[in-house]
Amino acid sequence: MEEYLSQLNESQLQAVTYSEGPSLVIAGAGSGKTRVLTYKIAYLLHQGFPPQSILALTFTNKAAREMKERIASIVGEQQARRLWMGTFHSIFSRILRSEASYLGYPSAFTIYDSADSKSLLKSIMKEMQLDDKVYRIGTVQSRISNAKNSLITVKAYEQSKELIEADQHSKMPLIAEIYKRYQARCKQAGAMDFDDLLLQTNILFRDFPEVLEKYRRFFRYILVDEYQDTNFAQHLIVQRLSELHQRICVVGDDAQSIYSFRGANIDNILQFKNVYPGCKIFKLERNYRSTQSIVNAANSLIHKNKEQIHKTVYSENSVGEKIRVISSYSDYEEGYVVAGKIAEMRMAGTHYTYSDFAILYRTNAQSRILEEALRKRNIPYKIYGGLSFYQRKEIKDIISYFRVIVNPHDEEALKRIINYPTRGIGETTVNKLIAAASDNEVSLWTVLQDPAAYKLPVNSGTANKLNAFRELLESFMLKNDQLSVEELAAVVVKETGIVGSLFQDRSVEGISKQENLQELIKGISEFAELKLEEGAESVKLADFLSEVSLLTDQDNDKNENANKVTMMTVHAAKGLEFKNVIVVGLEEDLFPSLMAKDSLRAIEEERRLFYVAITRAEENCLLTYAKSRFRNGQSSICSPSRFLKDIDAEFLDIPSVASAEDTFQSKRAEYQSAALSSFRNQTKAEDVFSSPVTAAAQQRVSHLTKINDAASSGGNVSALNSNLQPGCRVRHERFGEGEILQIEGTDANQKATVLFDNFGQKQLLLKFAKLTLV
DNA sequence: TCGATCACGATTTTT
DNA sequence: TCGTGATCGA
Repeated sequence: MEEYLSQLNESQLQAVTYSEGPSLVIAGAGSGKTRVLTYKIAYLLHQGFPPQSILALTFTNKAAREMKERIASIVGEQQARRLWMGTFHSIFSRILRSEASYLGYPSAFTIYDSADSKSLLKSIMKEMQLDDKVYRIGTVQSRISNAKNSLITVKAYEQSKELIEADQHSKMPLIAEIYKRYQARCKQAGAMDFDDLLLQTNILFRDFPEVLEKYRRFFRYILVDEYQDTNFAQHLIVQRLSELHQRICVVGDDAQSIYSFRGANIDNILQFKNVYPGCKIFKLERNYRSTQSIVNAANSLIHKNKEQIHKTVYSENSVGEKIRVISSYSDYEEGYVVAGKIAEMRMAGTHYTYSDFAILYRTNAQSRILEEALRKRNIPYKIYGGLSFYQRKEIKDIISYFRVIVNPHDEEALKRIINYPTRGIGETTVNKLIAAASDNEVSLWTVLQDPAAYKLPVNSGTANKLNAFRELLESFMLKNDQLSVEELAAVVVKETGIVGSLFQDRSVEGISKQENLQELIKGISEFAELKLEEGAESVKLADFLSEVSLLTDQDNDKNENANKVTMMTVHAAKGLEFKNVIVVGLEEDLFPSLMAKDSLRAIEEERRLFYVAITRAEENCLLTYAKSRFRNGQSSICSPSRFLKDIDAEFLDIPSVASAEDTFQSKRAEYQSAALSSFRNQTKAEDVFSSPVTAAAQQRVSHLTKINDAASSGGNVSALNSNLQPGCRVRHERFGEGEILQIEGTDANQKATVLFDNFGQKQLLLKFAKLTLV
């Protein structure tokens, strides 16, 4: 143990070895937070705490798994396995399952993901005949979610003047009613949504002191990672569990709080010392990850925020390169520049491999164009995020069968499969089923079991179809007891006819669906194998489902260490590090997001998000922005992000146009072919920039003017172009700047040969090409 | 009830 | 641009 402790610096050591009372560890970016947490757990084990008495809560499955592995390497697999370590959601769903009877839920309750709850909300709103343009589904969902995260139950919501008034003010007075029905339907379906996992845990601990008492005694030490991202529900669970013994250690960095949209409350960490009087505060301020330039640049940025715990993050690594800022004319060009930079940096005699690079963006939508650019340059990449494997249609459909087998009252799953594959049970029948079920306050499945008793108004043909469907499901349920999970899965896909219908489809998508299906079955048997290895006596379908619903894409990553460039949102990058980080799309209304515009708090969160992005970098950080970008199907003009001005200029490096030209000179041929294909997609809008980009110009918001669509003012175009001559420098919306080499032809057929800085030589018909003189 | 076609609308981040 | 939702005809 001593040997391990000697690897820690002074403040890390203090944080690790203090276990007498509550403690708060403020861990700056890259300060060895995970190391402190893992060593602290190892230390506690060494002190004699049995592993099962330690509760360690993380934010993502990935973080939990990695920490577990690191602890295992210190104290051994046997001990590490018995720790209670996982995400809030997974740990408390586990507890809820074993205590479900207290709350009137089945222990095999379903977990509704946000798509499920959205769909349920939609159907409730339809039944209430609410206009979905007034009651925007996303707004309704987040309203209810926020209420739950603040532990406001349906009753409390109805009684809250404030909330009711706010709803009336926003023309949605019936949110309380939606919430009420939603909750009732979830209960009826034996389902909890993500927020319920925390809310119901709180209800459990509030209403059943003996249960709380049991877990209080059970968990003798509690650790929480990423505490700045906890919401009120999470905070209160932790507080309740630690109230008596006060052995709690939370780790976090207020500068990295980026989840307030999900109810995370930065006050939890800011107020920690008031909630736990006598708590010790440790600050980890030495950054081991990044160069001084990066740390200093990030510091200068984050200091622009008002709300924060004071700390001085510093680095004793080398000074390193300044942060480079690169501008492009369009999002297309941004893609090529990024791809080019990666290729260049990899070739530059350095030791970099593709996996040393990460491209980070604000929104998933930005990934497409970057993906295309990397592909054209044959740069291998992997994209995180987007829709996960388990959210794909074909996978969700099959999982829905499993869900119904385990919990037939699961309304959302039942609705998905009742007519998949099509068996002649259409929307009308389903609506009748729903109506009958809610009139009698039972689940759809209950109605299905005895349609006559609930006066389901269907003709005999439909009744037969429903009956056949019910019998099919019942046969599966019977087999669930006899067969292993993977055997059952095979039976389901075969007997429902899913296999048959999927394998007829020879289209590209059809084949990919088949592959996904096989992947799923393989995943199930691997899961079963793993559980048996871990000593489980038998593996039930319910076991698989309970894990799957909390799994995300990043969790089933197979080729983790493949040599590929990583692409992900900034949110997804939290907690990770890369030698080289490229943050793209640094434009107003994108980063910071348009949504954040009118609130200081929101802007500060965006700034923290940017801080997170920069501090992922170990050696080099590159920031790019485009001056025009495709949004909503048309190109729009963008100005550079205000955040660029928030970084002290001394840490920034803005290359001149000329050096950019050198960079790409040798690669022109490739750019040419790339440019050719993007030429096909050329847009109509023409952007004109007032002045060449200089460092100074980049420091302020550039003044951009827009000229009318050239197609609708064709006459003007030739007039505009008549003074174009060889030798002129021109600018093109997509290809950026270049020099005219040659002009040939007359009038409508006039052609210009232009050598673009970043896209090589191109011939353009002046009739279409909207060129402007620089 | 189902499939195809068309129009429209919306776009932040995720356990 | 893309995907979803509504509408229509069979």
